[in-house]
Amino acid sequence: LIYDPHEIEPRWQKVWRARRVFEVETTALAQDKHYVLEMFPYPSGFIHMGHVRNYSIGDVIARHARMRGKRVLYPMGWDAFGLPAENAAIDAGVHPREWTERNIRHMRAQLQKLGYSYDWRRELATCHPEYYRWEQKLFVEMFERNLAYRKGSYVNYCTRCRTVLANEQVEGGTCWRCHTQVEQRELTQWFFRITAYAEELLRGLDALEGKWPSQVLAMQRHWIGRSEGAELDFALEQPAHGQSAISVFTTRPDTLFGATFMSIAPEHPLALPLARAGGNEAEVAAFIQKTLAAGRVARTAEKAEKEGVATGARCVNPATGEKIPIFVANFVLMEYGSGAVMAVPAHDQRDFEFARRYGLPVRVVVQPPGARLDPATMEAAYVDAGVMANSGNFDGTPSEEGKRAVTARFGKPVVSYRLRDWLLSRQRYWGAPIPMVHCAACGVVPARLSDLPIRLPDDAEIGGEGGSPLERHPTFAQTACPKCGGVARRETDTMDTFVESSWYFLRYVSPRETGDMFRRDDVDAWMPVDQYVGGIEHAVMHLLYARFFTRVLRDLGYLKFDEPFTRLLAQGMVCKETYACPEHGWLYAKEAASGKCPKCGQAVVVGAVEAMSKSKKNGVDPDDIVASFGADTARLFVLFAAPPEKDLEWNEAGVEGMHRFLSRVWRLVASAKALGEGGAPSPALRRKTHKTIRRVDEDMERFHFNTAIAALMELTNAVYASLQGPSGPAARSEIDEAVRAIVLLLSPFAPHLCEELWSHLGGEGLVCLAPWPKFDAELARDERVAFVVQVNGKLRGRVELAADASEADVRAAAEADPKIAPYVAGKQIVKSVFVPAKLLNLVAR
RNA sequence: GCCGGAGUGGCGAAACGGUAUACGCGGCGGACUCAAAAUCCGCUGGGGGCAACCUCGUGAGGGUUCAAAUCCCUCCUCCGGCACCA
Repeated sequence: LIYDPHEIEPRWQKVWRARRVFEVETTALAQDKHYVLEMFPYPSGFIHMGHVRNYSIGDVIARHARMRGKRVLYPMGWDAFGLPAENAAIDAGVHPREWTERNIRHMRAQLQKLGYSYDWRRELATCHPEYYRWEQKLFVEMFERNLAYRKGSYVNYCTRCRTVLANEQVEGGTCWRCHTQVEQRELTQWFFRITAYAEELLRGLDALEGKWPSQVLAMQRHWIGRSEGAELDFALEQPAHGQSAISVFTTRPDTLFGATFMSIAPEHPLALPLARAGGNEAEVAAFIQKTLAAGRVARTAEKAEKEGVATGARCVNPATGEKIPIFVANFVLMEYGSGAVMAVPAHDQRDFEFARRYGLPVRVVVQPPGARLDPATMEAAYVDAGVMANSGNFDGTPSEEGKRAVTARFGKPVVSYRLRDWLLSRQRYWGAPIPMVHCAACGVVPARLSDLPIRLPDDAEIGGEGGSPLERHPTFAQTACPKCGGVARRETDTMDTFVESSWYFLRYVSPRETGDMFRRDDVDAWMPVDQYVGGIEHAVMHLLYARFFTRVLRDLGYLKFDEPFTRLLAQGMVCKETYACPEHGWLYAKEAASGKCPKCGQAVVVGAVEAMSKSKKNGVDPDDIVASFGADTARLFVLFAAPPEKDLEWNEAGVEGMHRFLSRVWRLVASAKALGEGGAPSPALRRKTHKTIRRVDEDMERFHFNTAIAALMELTNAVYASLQGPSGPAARSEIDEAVRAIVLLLSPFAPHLCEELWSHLGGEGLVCLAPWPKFDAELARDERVAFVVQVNGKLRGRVELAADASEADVRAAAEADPKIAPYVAGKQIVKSVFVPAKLLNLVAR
């Protein structure tokens, strides 16, 4: 009988489902709970290998925890709002709801074929009003707490997606979805006040040290971007725009005496008024227009020239009393600090370049230790610490100390963050409506809670020009003001889809609750998530937003904890070699198989190993792998080929190897069953069995699934060897013990095969609920050990002795060993280092 | 430029300061077979030697240590993130 996954797998999937083995309920005592969660997928149409890897890792963790006696919450759902659905409507004329639901049906079937142990009763889709109504309620509560607000500002705009974007969704100046260059537009939009939590979100990262990947922590720290500095006011020579001073933020107050001019952002509200007062309005206006038109990307590109125009106005350096010119400069950003910087060319590279270009004075006010800088000959700004000079009373003060002293004398200490508020409104259809009403008399008013959900109408006209689909809808916006009852207009923007993913992990604990976002006792019992698994691409998007929402919900009284995800595992990408034709671009592996481009016959070029993607045509369809090898092989391969956090290179031969291994296990069980009673006792096999259990335990603890599988391969090889020893097979009981251990330990990785083999072995119940095996330390212990003997740190031989042999025993054996003896003969042993049951190092002189 | 990570056989990779290369892939050889596939067994870092064995070897160079792939310093290369953030 041959291993046939196609017969085995659907059969056991049916059994699991019928016996409801993966369904869990909330119980009062939660100490054995384990909440395992994977980042839920966007229902794009098909599962890809990245999903298979992500969910195979999660499933191993969930199944292992279950066998260890934990009550495991392991849910799955759909991040169902988003632009691709809307684009499908435009391209193919399907309604986004229909497109999304069709995709969910297909992808759910794909996941079920892979045998993941989800509690499917908890499945949710964020596009359902039963889901997003709670998000709308939360939005209203955040509005009432001033955590959601509307403001006009320059915002990121993607012309292709025809909507605004949050800063986190701009990657290298391009849209995170379509990678179109992002424009800056001045628009009034909705924001979440995530900056109110900047300090807490930053400090919270310390507690995640060692539990989250250091890379994610570093990325979030950098994204929040805390800088300590000073706020300093520079009085204006002539008041402008009702202001008598310009405020700047600096991290180098110690260089204040060297500020020889000021630079302000083109968007700065004082830019034009100052130019008017300074008599250079026309030139400044033209410069502002040109700079804004160029766009933020061009303006802030790496090699962009620093450019500016003098306003003609001046302000007073508070330290020197000098009147210094005010420039509008392209490199100054309105969003950071106060949009104005004191320019210290001697000690800031940007100011230095600007000063050299426009012939502005350079004054050295910090001298490096043991050197004297001359402004005339400097080729770059000196940005490091030193001793203050040309700074009046402060001369001779170390610059670090000077920071505090100058701040105290001329300004006040200020902490600035790079993090900006989360722009969450979107001018698109397929999202949750923002539950707000615009009333001519009352202003912006939240919808009544009793009116929620504000349903997304099905009959909007998607696509077309001008404004969002909801804005063009004939009736959606028509409403009465919840406050005064007068005629009012609904907000027609929808929410960023990252809003849905910021709390879905909370909804899983009570997915059918109709009275609130979730039940408090469910949340108290299950949250926080014990193990989160997902891609690193969400390091500063989803993972930061979810931490923010958790704190908001805590402050609104819903939750009692700060961090949603106790541990995070960020899995690497699934990659594969690419192929291309010099003329026709990327080719599928099948097209490239002949070595010639099917279109033009030119030789195929083999490219780098890159993440699987549609555009590079190097994807492998999980359906194909399941169809040819079965789900267990697919799962085992993605777990074995690399440790989870590293990128994995797809290798067809490696997949076959995994299938070969599973077949080997299959045949091993058949051979073991066919074995007669009796046989020669083999303590070595027992030892190997118990050692393997111990090794797999350690590997599971650290998520080293690749080495856990390797250990099981070794044990499998050892059982094969013990079946055909020179003195006949080992004792049946010992072989049985080893084989049962293999089936149990392998079951989280290859659950279908192991379920089948477990039943063949007459195992009790289902293997997925069987107790995880325990090793016997006594049986795992080696009786005799080959001690490594080193002389002066070099391996010179091995001596086999009892494992508990003393240092003196090993040394005596070593000195008597013909291979080792010559290295110590005639020398004095000045030191001897002994590691019990392992090694002896003799230092001979 | 700054931050994070990684450089180990032909390839994917292993080794919580202690036998470098486990396990898998590929390759070579053998058994089984009329033959092939499948399967099973063995070998497989470089150099030297008939051999036992010797010697070199974890990106480069230094250091700490009885002992370094592992810890420290300097540098090189690659990957990821951020990037005119004052």
